[in-house]
Amino acid sequence: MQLKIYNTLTKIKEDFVPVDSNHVRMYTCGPTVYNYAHIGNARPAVVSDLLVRVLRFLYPKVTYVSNITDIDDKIIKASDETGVEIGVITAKYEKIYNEDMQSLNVLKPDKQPHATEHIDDMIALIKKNIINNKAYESEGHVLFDVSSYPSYGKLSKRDADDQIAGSRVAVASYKKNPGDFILWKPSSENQPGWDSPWGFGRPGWHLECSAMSENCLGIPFDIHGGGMDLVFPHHENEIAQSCGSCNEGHNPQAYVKYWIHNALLNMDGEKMSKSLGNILYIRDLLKEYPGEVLRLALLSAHYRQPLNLTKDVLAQSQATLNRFYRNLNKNESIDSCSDFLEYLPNGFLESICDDLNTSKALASLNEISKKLSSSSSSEDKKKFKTQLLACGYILGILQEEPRQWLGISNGSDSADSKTVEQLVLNRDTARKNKDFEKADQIRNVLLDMGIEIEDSPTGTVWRKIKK
RNA sequence: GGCGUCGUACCCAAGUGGUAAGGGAGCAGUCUGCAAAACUGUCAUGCACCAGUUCGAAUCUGGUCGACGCCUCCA
Repeated sequence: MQLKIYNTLTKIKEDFVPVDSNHVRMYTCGPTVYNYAHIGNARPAVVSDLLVRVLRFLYPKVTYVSNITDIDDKIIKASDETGVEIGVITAKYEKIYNEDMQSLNVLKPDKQPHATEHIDDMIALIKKNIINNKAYESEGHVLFDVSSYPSYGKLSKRDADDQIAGSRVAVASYKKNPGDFILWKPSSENQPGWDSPWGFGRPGWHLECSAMSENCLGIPFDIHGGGMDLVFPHHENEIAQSCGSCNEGHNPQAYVKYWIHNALLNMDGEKMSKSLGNILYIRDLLKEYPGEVLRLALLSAHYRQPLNLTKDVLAQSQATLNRFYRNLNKNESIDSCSDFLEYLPNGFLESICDDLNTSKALASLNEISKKLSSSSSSEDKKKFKTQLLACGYILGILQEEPRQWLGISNGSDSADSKTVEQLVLNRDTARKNKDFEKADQIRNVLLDMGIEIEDSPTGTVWRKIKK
């Protein structure tokens, strides 16, 4: 199956043709670790994770790299404000980020490099840019000279000159051109820094991704991902400095072949941002919803469409997953095939290979789920259950034990369970005696305890529900 | 000022030239003591509006209106 992805660089949906079809290489910008991860941070991670799962299905070897940025002015600021050491802050929030991603079923990247471990690579990258006349030193800073790179602006479709008129930034005195950006800047005594040919200082904020992606993957590599807001200036600058380091003036694909960018998350139609104070942290959402619900909500719209994250959307995702899990639970006794990925149905694959059309893929899941519940032969049931689990795996959902997801008792012998079991038995007795008033009364008691019951031909099952 | 995205039913959301996927909610029904679940049926002669191109337009072109993003830290 041919994977197609929309390439921000060319502005069209393209057939994905890897540089080396025996080894696909991908990089996605990871977090700057100075605060809790919010749900917006999760979108690129989830989308990249989905793409990686698809690539792993299609190609023999995939290396996926996503970084941790642990040196940055935002972190310095957070440290100044709280008095907490930088290393303590970054270690804390990196751990939290990874835990949160795990709860969203995001598989860990093959490599998760830290910016502070690649300062040497960054210095080497700057040196190459200076040698190639792409960068210059000025007042202790090293800047990239955008006028030296003819393809500057190709990714974001921007012309530097056109932007100056409306620019809201004062041009620093040490810049030759207003669009020049910092590769290295001086640090004061009490700021973090490293010795370099240009004095004690620290890297500019685009450099780490160029250095780490090249170090971990080599260039050119196949896919670079991130949020739409990174297209300019972050990714534009990455291309400039990486191409500058190998003295490639015209072809941005000397660095990366395909650029993919996810649209941003909205809250009530407005972007999620600190200044608007409408940030939803993953930590907080996880108190109310399983991570899988958050993941499905993020995948319910196409990744290049803005997504308005509302209670409604989350409730719908919850309902969808409940329905699938109930269906799986009903067919618990049916074994699925262990090599389940071999059973991915074509319709699903086509949708997902069409620039990750998750909405359409979800329609396939519904179809399969329907077939599973309506088929009568165990052979068919096995086939459709396997398909459902296989599609679920690619999407990163449906891998939990259905009974556990639904909160159905396993006959565990906790005191609580015993009470419930006894009440259920009492109700069944009442029902047999046609004492429906008593039966309903017991049901209400159970409901107050947060227990929902379902009568079925094979007996009554109960499960814990959220109050 | 420059660049760009979007507007599809009550809600979410695919579809980008061949006559509107899917899900949720609602309604009707089957089943059930009831409930829940499941299943079946129903739910946009129309895709912001206007004009044009075409045998044919949600889809292409031009315009209008509306919402939003980037150019400044951001995923």
